[in-house]
Amino acid sequence: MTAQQNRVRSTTIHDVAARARVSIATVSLALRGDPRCAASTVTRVKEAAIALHYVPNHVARSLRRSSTEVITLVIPDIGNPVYVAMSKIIQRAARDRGYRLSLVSSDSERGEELHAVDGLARRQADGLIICSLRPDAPLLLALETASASVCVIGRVPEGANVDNVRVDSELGVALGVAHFVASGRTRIGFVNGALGTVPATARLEGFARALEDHGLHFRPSLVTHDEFSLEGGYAGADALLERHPDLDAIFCANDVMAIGALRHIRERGLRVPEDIAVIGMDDIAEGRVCTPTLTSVSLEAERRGAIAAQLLFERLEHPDLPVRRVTVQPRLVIRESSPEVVA
Amino acid sequence: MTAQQNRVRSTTIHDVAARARVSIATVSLALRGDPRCAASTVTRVKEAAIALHYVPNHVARSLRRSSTEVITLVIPDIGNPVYVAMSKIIQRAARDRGYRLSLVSSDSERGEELHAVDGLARRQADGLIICSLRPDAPLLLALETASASVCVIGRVPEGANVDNVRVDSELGVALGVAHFVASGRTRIGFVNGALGTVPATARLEGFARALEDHGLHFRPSLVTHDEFSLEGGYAGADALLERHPDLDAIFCANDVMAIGALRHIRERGLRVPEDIAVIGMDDIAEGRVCTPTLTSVSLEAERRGAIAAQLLFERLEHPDLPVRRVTVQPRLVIRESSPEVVA
DNA sequence: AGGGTGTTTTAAAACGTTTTAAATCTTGAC
DNA sequence: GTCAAGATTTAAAACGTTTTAAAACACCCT
Repeated sequence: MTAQQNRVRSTTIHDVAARARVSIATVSLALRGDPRCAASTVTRVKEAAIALHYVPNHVARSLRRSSTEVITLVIPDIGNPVYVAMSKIIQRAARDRGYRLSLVSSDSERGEELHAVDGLARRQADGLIICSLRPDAPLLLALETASASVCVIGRVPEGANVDNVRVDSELGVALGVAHFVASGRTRIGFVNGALGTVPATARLEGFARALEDHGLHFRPSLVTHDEFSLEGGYAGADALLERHPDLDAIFCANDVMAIGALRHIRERGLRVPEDIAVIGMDDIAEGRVCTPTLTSVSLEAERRGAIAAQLLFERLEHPDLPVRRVTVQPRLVIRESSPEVVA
Repeated sequence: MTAQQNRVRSTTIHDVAARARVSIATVSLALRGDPRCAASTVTRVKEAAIALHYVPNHVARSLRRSSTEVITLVIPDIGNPVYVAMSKIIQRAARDRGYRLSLVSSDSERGEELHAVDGLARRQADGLIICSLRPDAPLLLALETASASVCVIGRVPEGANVDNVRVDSELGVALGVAHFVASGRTRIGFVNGALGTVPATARLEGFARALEDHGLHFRPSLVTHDEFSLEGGYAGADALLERHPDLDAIFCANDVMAIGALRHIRERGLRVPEDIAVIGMDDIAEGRVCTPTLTSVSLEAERRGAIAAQLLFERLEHPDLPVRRVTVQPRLVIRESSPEVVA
């Protein structure tokens, strides 16, 4: 059982050139199948490369070409299945175009996000897709002045100078509330995500407006704010039901929170959907298998991911394109936690 | 709304040198706080760097130093919370040492795994931690002859020439079976993972032996094999209960499968744990909040991740260390799906 | 033999750093 | 003033590629 291979000067293009009795320029051309290279030399060079186990140094190539063929994706929380689904789509899109994906879970740490943006200036990646819960001024400034292509998933202020794909989440909340009302529920609470995040703000706005639209009175006490997590949903439902034990419906700002809320409701001895109907947002796979299965407003995460990738690669090819903004429509998926039947 | 910033030659160390009226060597030294540099020049250089928004080109630095300060982590499935937990630990360990983590979800595609290993030869990363379900001969060969530090999480053949951290999963299965038996269950089935994977093989081995140890008869029909996924667990439980409707306990090869199995059992109209007790493996967070909460054999994923990082960084510093192997002990966590009470 | 035309090959520059060894400055002692 | 010893700065090489412009070669035609 010996030690692993020693750190030894690895074989370079020069070694291959020497063995094939040819210049390094020729090796470079031959290995990349340049048509200017004679067929006979190509095979000779390739043989030499194989014999020497030559692998091109990607760092050197990146330096020379000033392109890394890597793109970075920053998501808020790798523990949330909706971002995992989004990542998978983007990873595939990247691979199809010959790029590698570098995935960063910011866990809502500002530093991580900014560091990823700096990565562009450091030339560690050719482009960046970022999904941030709090795209505040410093981050936006960094994104707008970034030295390479950027695409933001999620809402950015009007006039922000970056490509952007967003979803009409106010409408999403409205779909859910309308469904509650249609099935006879009118005492509706809202378990919202962390105060101060952009999605939570939009969803709250949508919730208040949706209530009013149905002639229901909106009060702040109908809303709780907590982390966009299982625990956050659990705690939010608890707080809400302490204040309003008579609720017959709860809307949650995402599915992960909704699953936490389901759990709390059950622990309280209440039944879903008989006593309380529940709707989440994101339509994650887990919602299709929890008990009861979860009604959810799909925010089309995969589609947003695919579009973001599309926008990013277009900009990579044409850096001078005007800034673009795409908005996706949400979609209600009804399952057991909020049946259609009118009570 | 104008186009994003044009691709323009970015500012380099030469620009800073010119502005600070000093050589590029001095800039390099000054910015990295080399003590040979006079304090006055350091401030002058730093001012110039800030004024010009200078950011060092990490690719050039990597080329020169032949070290990227990146490590790669390959996991089988980013959709499985246990690997997410593992990733987070390793990401933190990397960051604490000034390294970035490049996360790859192989989704059990051989190509992805090999490509990550090649990344070492291409000098895209300084080290690699890989968690593979099928560490077969070509992959192992690639790992053993890799041109940089490697650590494998999971079992590798005896005598394999790589650092390795593993868990005694046979013992893990035995803990679960013993618990079933102690609470009076003897008709025990096994929902196993994909046939041909190393973990599934080890767990099957452990299951058969554990049954025999308790005087129970092992038959192949007591076992189903399917993907290590929610759907796999669902289908596995279905197949198992078709064959043996009288089972009073099911052991699942991981928690994600166990949650799928729970769902199937419930859909069959059976109660957990009254009719059938269930145990999973991995002790993921979801198991603490599903219904019923899930008894599980913890395989100490976080700890294995931390140890793997430790081993990797040690080898990064001392490439000539002998090969090391660490084995972690599993631990049974009892929850609602298999109560202690004797029936 | 000379010249033109393609086809292949190559020398050399470039990418942006770090590092080494040497050059240049200071300073204080004589 | 000169010198030695530190302290500071710098020129140049190196890292391993790609790319450009020019050189070399081969071939055919007068």
